[in-house]
Amino acid sequence: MSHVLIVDDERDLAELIDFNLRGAGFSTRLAFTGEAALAAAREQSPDVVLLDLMLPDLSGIEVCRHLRANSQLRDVLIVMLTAKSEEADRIRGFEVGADDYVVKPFSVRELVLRLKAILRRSAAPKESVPPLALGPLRLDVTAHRFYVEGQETSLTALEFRLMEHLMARLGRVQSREQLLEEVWGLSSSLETRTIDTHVMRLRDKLGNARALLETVRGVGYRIVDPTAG
Amino acid sequence: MSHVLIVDDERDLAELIDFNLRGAGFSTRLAFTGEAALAAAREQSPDVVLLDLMLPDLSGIEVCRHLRANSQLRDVLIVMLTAKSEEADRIRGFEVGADDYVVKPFSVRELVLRLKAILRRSAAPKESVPPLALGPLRLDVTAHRFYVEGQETSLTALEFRLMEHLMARLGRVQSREQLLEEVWGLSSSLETRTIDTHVMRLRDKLGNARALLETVRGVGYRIVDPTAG
DNA sequence: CCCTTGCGTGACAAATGGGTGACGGACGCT
DNA sequence: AGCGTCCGTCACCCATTTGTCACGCAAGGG
Repeated sequence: MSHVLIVDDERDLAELIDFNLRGAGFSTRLAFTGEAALAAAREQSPDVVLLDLMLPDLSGIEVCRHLRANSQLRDVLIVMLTAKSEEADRIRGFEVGADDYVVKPFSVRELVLRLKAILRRSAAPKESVPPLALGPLRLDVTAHRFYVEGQETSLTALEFRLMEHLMARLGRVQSREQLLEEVWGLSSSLETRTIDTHVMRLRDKLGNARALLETVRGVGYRIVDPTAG
Repeated sequence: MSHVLIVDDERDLAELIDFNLRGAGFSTRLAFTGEAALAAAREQSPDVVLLDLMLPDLSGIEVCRHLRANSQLRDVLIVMLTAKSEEADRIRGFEVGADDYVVKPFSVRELVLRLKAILRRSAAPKESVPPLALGPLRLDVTAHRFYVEGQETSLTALEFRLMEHLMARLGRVQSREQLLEEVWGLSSSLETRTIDTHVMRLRDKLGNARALLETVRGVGYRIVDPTAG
């Protein structure tokens, strides 16, 4: 998913956040000082910086300013964390360009939701996605429906993701490793055979169109283009 | 877009809001006192008044009362800004007819979202948007009424918002996170199961039409289009 | 033609997600 | 103050989903 740089000098809190964000599927990195934060940000430009206002060396506001001044990092999303609802700090936080603001104490759940919300908003405003159509197959991401030869076919959430991934990469072989990483999220190390099982289940549901989901022995799987020779 | 009159005696905050609302496409005007606010309102009747409760001369509540008493301005939307502690003020704010309130400290994003939401809500009746009708369901946003098979069914405020959100997105799956963010407002962090409970309550009230509110396991909820194949 | 390796498949247990009833706190009304 | 309503949370239970395994077939190389 997205990469989050957590900047807070209270290690306990930082690690708590870290643990929870990882659990929510983010990749993370910690920094306990402003300098370390800037270094880390330069090194692997994160998608979001979670920035505590009170830091031992630079203040969060200064860190913010530095980030905004760096052309590489200008567009990073910044979420400020502050201990109290200190009006003045908050205002300065927005002035230097924080994208959102979370007041401590906050629930981790809320923090995660805010992060996801802010990321979603900054991403493409994809209200609805045109369905992927392909020969007898049609996959409607928005409605989360799947049709084979015009007949709706129910897929589980995982099957749907797998099918979407394959259809979006029409004709290209996807290795097991790729699929594990991109469909499953790689978080849990799975037996590779798991994929085979799910491909089989998907084929069952494809019925007559099962031939479209090809095995490439020793490599992976792909959806073939029915219109191509 | 819409014209907003910002009334707050803390100039820094007022200007911060001003800056951000302009960024969000609103036209704005500032007033730092209650008198100035009333004058500005009379002069160029705004669509929304963002009204701080604590003002040097008149209180926000008095300003509100004056606005409501003026036949020209009676229908202006009023959003109160209150500090968290002033619970009692909040209540009085609604009593005199504020349309929404935002508790300080608020994130500017939240404020903008609230403004847009309230404008959308109020824009609907003027354009005489027909009620959302859908098979046996009819939801009249203007009158805030809901009918199942022609029979009026009372929904709580929250249920109404949830139903409206789902019906307005006919056929599209809405994830729990989306619902939390857009129906609940994500200002408060909620257990995810809260949504399930409310969906269940909604279904109860749908009676025979309960099947129209579908669960998409592992994904979210959607209203099905009864006219679609 | 045989052997090796990769894959398909059916079975199964564990994990997950969601429906539901109950509870209690907060709020608003009288 | 007393009462009813609304809403968030919880615990329990069930159905479905999902990961894993074992078995056997099929493909491909020698």
